[in-house]
Amino acid sequence: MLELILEMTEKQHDIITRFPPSPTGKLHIGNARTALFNYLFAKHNGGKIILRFEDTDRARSKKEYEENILDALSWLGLDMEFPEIYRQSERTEIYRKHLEHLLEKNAAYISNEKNERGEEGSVIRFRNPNTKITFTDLIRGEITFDTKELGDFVIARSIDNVIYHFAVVVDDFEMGLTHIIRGEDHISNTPRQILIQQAIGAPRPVYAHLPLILAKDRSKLSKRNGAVATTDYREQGYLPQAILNYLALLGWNPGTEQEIFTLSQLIEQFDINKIQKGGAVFDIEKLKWINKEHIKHLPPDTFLAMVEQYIPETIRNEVALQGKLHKLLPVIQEKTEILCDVKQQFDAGEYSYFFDDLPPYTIDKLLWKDEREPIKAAEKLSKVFEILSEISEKNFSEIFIKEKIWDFATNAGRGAVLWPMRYALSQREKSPDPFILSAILGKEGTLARLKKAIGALENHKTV
RNA sequence: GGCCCUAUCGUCUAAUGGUUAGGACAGCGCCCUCUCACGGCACAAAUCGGGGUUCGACUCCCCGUAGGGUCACCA
Repeated sequence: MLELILEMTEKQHDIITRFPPSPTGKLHIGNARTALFNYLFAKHNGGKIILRFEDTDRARSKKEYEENILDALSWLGLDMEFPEIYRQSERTEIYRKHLEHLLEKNAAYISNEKNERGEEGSVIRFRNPNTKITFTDLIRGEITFDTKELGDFVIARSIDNVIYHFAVVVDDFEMGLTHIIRGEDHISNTPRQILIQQAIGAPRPVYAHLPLILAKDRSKLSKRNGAVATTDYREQGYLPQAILNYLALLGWNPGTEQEIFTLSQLIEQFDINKIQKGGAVFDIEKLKWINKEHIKHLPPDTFLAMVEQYIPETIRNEVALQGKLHKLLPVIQEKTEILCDVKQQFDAGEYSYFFDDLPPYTIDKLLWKDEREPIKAAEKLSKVFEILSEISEKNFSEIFIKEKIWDFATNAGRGAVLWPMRYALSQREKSPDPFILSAILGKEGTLARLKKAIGALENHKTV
């Protein structure tokens, strides 16, 4: 018996939050953050979060946007309680019930008037008691409004067609919402919603109004000043966990110096009391850094799966090249900030030396800046060739090669040895170091290139 | 304009009456080094202004100022 009572009281205190997008556009990155904070708060407290499509504007709501929002949400890994997805367009009966009740109570009335196009019609207006409303915001403290200035606001176009404010209040009540976490832009909507709440006899949930995400010029983040659709970030090669990580840090921090978080760490450490009051500028540079950090921590296979689409088909599909690609992967992973970089790197031919045969050498480029004698460079490369020849295929690894070459290079002048070696292998002024290159190219490939470079140096006509 | 919210380095932020105002991103410089990247180490950089309260204010109060939000039969 006692247990039952305990369970019931506990049930009462179970936290329920919600994410209520209106399907009139793709999932805005700012809304993604609102979803995240609702999610984190609910999960941290063992509560649940409800997804509710606010599609009372029938003209502007589109199925495709609903799909985009769902798509973006599942990409982010924010699994709402999917069995509980609501659409306001499917809840007309419920709203009607409450509307009729208000009409009966004379808390609302039908008003005959012209609409904005000058047509005769009628709407349902709320009978405003003109009181002062004070509510406590979890983030901002007490906020007071005089509702007089609201007038008798419209709550429905007709008995079967309610307006946002009314639908929201009814839904939040019917769905048992305990906490309403939403953008700061809703602060001024709160008093009128509380008025409706009082009229239908609903308890008041706890409010928390999040600071807004701002563009670089501190204006509202919009299409003009950057990508706003969450799925745009996916297309640009951001990791969902990086987006989540960055979004969480925009307006919140755990009070420690940790900056890189997994979703479960965020859930664990989330504390709504540590949310900032002021708006936060969306800084793409920091997002990129966070993305890079998350990429670094990816297992190589996961990374490969993610960037596969950005790697030229010829390399991806040819079995002979796949082994090379696999060895090259860590090099790519280390320098990738966003996934699309990989495509750009391949397009720029940054790795072409690795998969294609090299064109004839330009002697000048093979020479180290302090060692301009082709014949001397040839001698050094010959020595390198000799050393590498003695390494078995099996031992042809970066570490082993470096160990074998290092002393010679140090004695003979590292630049004078390593630069020609590296250039001989890559034909690029910028590349990974020659030991990595050798390991990737394999013994045969490495020796062939060295030999070719030595030949070029020995037979040079012009320097 | 009315109402409401906000205000620490360029940006995200820490410090909830007592700190040389801390960290991160970006920037700059140096080191590592054959180049690039990685990494390491320095430097530069802030409490919007004015009044209070207090022995003492980034911190509390008031007034300015600035920015933002909102004022629909959109959500």
